[in-house]
Amino acid sequence: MSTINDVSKLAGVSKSTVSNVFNNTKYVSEEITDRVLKAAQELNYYPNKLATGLANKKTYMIGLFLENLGEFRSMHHQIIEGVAMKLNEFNYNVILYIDRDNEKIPKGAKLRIEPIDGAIILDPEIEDIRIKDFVSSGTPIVLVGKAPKSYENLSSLDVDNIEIAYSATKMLIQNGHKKIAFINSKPNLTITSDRLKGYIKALSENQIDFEPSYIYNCDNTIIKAKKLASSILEKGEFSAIITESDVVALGVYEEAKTKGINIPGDISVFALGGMDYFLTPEVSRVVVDYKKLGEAAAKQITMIIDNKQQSSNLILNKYKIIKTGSVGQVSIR
Amino acid sequence: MSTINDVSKLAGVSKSTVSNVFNNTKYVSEEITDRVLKAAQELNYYPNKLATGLANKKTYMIGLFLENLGEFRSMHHQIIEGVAMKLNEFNYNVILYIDRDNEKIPKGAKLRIEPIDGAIILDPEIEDIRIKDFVSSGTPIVLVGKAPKSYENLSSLDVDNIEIAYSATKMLIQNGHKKIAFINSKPNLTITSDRLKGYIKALSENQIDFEPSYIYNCDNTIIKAKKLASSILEKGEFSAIITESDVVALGVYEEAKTKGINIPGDISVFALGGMDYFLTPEVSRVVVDYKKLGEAAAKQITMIIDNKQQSSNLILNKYKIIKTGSVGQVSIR
DNA sequence: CTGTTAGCGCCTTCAA
DNA sequence: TTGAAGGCGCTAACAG
Repeated sequence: MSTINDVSKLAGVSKSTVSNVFNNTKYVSEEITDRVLKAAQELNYYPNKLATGLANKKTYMIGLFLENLGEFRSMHHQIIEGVAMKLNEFNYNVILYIDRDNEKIPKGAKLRIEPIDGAIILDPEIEDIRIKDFVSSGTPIVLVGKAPKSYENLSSLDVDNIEIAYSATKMLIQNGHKKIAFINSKPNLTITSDRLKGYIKALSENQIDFEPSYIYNCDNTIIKAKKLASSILEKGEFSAIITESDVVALGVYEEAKTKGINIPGDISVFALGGMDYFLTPEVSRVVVDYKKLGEAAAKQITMIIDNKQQSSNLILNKYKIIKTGSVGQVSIR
Repeated sequence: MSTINDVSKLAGVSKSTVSNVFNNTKYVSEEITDRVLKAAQELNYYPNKLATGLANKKTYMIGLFLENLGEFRSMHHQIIEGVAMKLNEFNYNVILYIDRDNEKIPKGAKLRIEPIDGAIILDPEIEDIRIKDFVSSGTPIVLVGKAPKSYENLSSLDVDNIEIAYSATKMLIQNGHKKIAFINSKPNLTITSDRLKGYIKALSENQIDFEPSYIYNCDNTIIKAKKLASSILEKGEFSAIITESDVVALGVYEEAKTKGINIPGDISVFALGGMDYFLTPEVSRVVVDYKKLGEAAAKQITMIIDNKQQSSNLILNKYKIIKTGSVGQVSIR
């Protein structure tokens, strides 16, 4: 590993000149520039980022913090991908911190973390230690996912779940459906109540009464989904079902098959998430571009760092409603 | 941000004493230790890793390099997860470098890379610039995936594709299958020839002649898969098909349905990869634990860094053959 | 057992 | 336009 000193000696100039050449920070005559560059090449020299960071108090490193991988794995992965690629583009490095099962940043905590220029935190929690630390140290933060009220002043980024549920419901209504069962996600999650809001909004906009008994909650396992689907299908009063995910939709499909109920002939199905392309008929669904969300987060944090932007709460609408053979038209009679 | 100096002043001791307290590097009396700790707490002090790294020439940062996400997305994601979690456990940080579409580490190249203690490189290529750079700078490397011959001296880690294909084929043979079509991956890939080796090994071990015309190659798209499946199924001479992935299996399923061919009644199907759980009947397949592979890579690189281990070429056998309803028994008559 | 000193590699005034 | 000196925050001899 050669240093700036080696280069300056070989080139017969001073350290600062070498520095200036590499950073374009002051004019250096062409001749000397050449000499420096040649020397650098010969020595395979490149600036040590650590030392630079120390001197500049800027590290070009961003921490990406996540935990509880597993439940929403695919979503997280897409976000990681988006963040990393975008940040690399901006010449920032991404340091990945994945906390195992709820341990959060453990005991050693801060001891482990590099001085980073900024942090992107996924699915922040109320009373999040990580956030507290960064706030107190003045590190810029961007929150991705439902941000707790207590952190409303911080920059955040999320998908518009109200809008998504609204669009899905509306699409069904436009196809003539009025009695729409909704297997929503687990209660008490922000996402769950947001989805419900969207569902209700679409109904009321179309003068359809909201019937609370049409709402179910499911934990995103096939077993629970099948159980719910069974009782919903037995009632026989619905023309469509919205499910919280493709996994739940699968449960509905299987129960329907068992009961000889035809999709979409007897009932239409829409999944609020997932990336399934295996069900037959292919299930209608919403596809959210989480990679884009990650990219937006990356951009956001760099803007804040560069003071080009104040903190803000963005709601992204990067999604697509995909209507396939699982949704039929209800004949009007 | 308070520094070691602030702490030493407040505690009324010298810098080195503070350093010693934080690193357990020399005995410090309990009284002074207490004073230092208290002062540190009051100032919310913690060591600046950058400075430490500069002084120690050890950064506790590992670079994880990948590219061409997309084709094998899920596999990559699992590896990332395994690497990050394991490395975090060992108190190393992971810096993620994702190169967009084949650009590799671009122009700025090394300028962008922090001084890292080691590198984990996924799917290295022949003449890989990244590897060259790290070798020349003496940075420890672990290769994950099929390592080019030119880098045989480096540490590497891979899944045993020969073994996997062998096990799958053997399982089919044990179920009475003898005429087994094999839709392999793209030719000229190491993985493709390895899988073929495993297939052949299982056949010859069971005194079944290898018939080259049973072998097909597919590029892992549904369209191509369907085309191949169509001609394979029309021949009607096979009792089983091995596919390179679940996507290809899906193609086979769909063609079979179209043609009124029953799985597993008329033909059995086995997928050499994928994580599908949607096909009906569920497809028999091999599940590789790529997260474990990532964890192993993480462990490997730390061992090399700590000089606890020389470079080595590991073949992991973390996989499971899952036999489901898509494979039937061939009656002996 | 504790403090002093000299770097680690780089950047940045400030003079020349 | 170029160079010398000091400092970023920390560690590691070496004294005391």
